[in-house]
Order: sequence, then C-alpha cells, then structure tokens
Amino acid sequence: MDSPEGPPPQRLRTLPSRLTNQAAQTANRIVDQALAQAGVRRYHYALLAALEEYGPASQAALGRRTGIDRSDMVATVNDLAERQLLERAPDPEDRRRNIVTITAAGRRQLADLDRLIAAAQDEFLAPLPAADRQNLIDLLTRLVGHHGDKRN
Amino acid sequence: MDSPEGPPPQRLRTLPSRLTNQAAQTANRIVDQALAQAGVRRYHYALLAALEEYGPASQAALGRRTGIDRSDMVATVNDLAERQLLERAPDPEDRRRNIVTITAAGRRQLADLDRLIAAAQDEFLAPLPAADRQNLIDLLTRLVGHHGDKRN
DNA sequence: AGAAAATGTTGGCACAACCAACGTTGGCTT
DNA sequence: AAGCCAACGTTGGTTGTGCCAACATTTTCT
Repeated sequence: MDSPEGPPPQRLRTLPSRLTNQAAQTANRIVDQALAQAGVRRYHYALLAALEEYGPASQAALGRRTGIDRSDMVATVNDLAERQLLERAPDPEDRRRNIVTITAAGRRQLADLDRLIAAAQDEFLAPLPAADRQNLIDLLTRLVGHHGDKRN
Repeated sequence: MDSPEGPPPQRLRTLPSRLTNQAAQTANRIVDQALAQAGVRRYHYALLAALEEYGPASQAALGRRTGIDRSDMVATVNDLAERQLLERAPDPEDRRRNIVTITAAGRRQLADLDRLIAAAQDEFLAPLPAADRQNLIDLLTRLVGHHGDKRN
C-alpha cells in the first residue's frame, strides 16, 4: 500500500453529468449484452420497435422517431433486411422513399428482444425498489423532456 | 401531413436504460460544449481534478481513480503535458512509473473548468428544483454504487 | 418554370471505452 | 540468488454511437 489508492475525486463523484453517464454506461453494458444474445444491437431493437408500433414507414420517418440518423438508418435497415426481419421496397407514390415493413420473423424476433430487454431493465434497476424506479423514470423524463430534441 | 410523424415508440419512451442514455447524451452535449470553450475534453478535466485532489501520482493510479484506461491515459497526459498544465517525470524510486504533477497553470485552468462545469450542471438540471436534483443524485449514486466497477 | 426541400446513400469524423501485446522494471517465492 | 509473476507505460488496434457533408434523384412550394 504505497499510496492509499483512493477512489474517484470528490469533484467527479457527485457530478450529476458524470453520474448520469456512469449509469448510462452500466445500462448499456447490460442491455448490449442482453441483445447480443440475439445477435442484435440497440439500433436494431429501436428500429423493430418503431416499425411494429407505427407500421410501415419511410427510412426518414423511422429515423425521426427513433433518433437514428438517416445515414445510420441505411446500415441498420440493411442489417435487418439481410436477416429478413424487415422488407425494404420503393414507395410507388413517392419515388424518393423506401417503405420499410416488418416481417413475421421480425415480429417474432422483436418479441424475443422484448423479453431480453425487460430482464435487462430489471438487472439495471435491481438496487431500487419499485417506488424509486418510478421516481427515477419521472426525473429523467422531465430532464429529457425539457431539453427536447436539440439534435442541433 | 402524410403520416402523423408520431414521436418515439411507446416501448422506447419509458425504457429506463434509454431514458438514462438520453439524459447522459444531453449532459454530455452540454458539458462537452462548455469544456470546448476552454479547448478541453472530459478526460482532461477528470485528470486535472484527480491530480489536484490527490496530488502527484503515477499514470496507473490516476487511471484507477478516474476510470480512464491506461492506454487512453497516455494520450491524455500527452495532451496536457504539451500545454504545460502538468508535468510528467520518471519516478526515481520506481523506474516503471511516471509521476504526474499538476502545474500552477494547470490549477488555474482547473479553476476555470470548475466554473464551466458548474454552469453546465445547472443547465443540465435546469428543469428540476433543488430537492429533485438531490433526489436524482441519490438514485443515480445508488445505481452506480450497486453495479460497482464492473468494467468487463 | 424554377427554386427549395426531402430522401436515400456514401463516406467520413470524433470520441469514449475497450483489449492485446510488448519491453522494462519491481516484488515475491522458494 | 534465481526465477517467476505482477505492475507500468506505450503502441496500435477495434467497436459502437452519434454526428456532418455531399450528391443524385424526386417532390413540393412559390
């Protein structure tokens, strides 16, 4: 024990932005690991979820709803199309667009992912009793709500 | 208004891991922007803060305290050494180590950064009254405390 | 008709967070 | 004392996320 090897500096330990970050990292580690069991990443889940809830849509619309950039959406759709979890077809009514539609296999995959995700949330929130979980959700919702979609 | 252009899917909107992520993104955007005014990134701030609070230390020890990987620490120390905000000298008592020491200029820079960071926190937490802020900090602290340092 | 906007796509960038490998050096065991 | 193992700094990767710019095509607005 040369130097006491103290833990994180004061300044960082209670810094809200840093705490939020570390929590997010933890959450991501857990969620990514869960999704990896199905060979999928977060973008894939978000896209499938958006597709199932809103029905077929253009890539641009899906991007707006999921917060995925247009350019990243291309790759994400490519991935899922390869696995036949969705279909990409040109929109006859607007030839700029592709209409993306979830397949039956996609729906099945999504159901699996839902289960994995739910388990991951539970692991993430393990230290908090139900009341506190809701509390956290409320606080975070207010935060992200206030700062809105400032993607610049 | 072709398609209603609805906002994020249900599944994603209240997903704790996603909320945490979005909050973290917001925080990072604000903090990064603040730090950029001083030409600095988060790693730089963390390193300077650790140095000032614990005094001179080896890169490895600093890495443990800040959560920065050894290899990334090299680059971070390089950056700050170039700007003469810290000094890197071989440890005479253990020739494997470098002893990193903050300079007077480093301390001055850190003071500036502290102000920038504080303002950023305030902007980040703007929608929450003081009581809720503490509440959030507590919840997050419990979360990250429970999941510990599992960097695996 | 002509200007402006939207769409998909390619290609790039930055950053955080990792990991593996290596040579050097130190400590520990036997 | 020798030998092994651990720690250290360093180099050089990789991955995922979130961006942004540019472009051709197509649609919409004026």
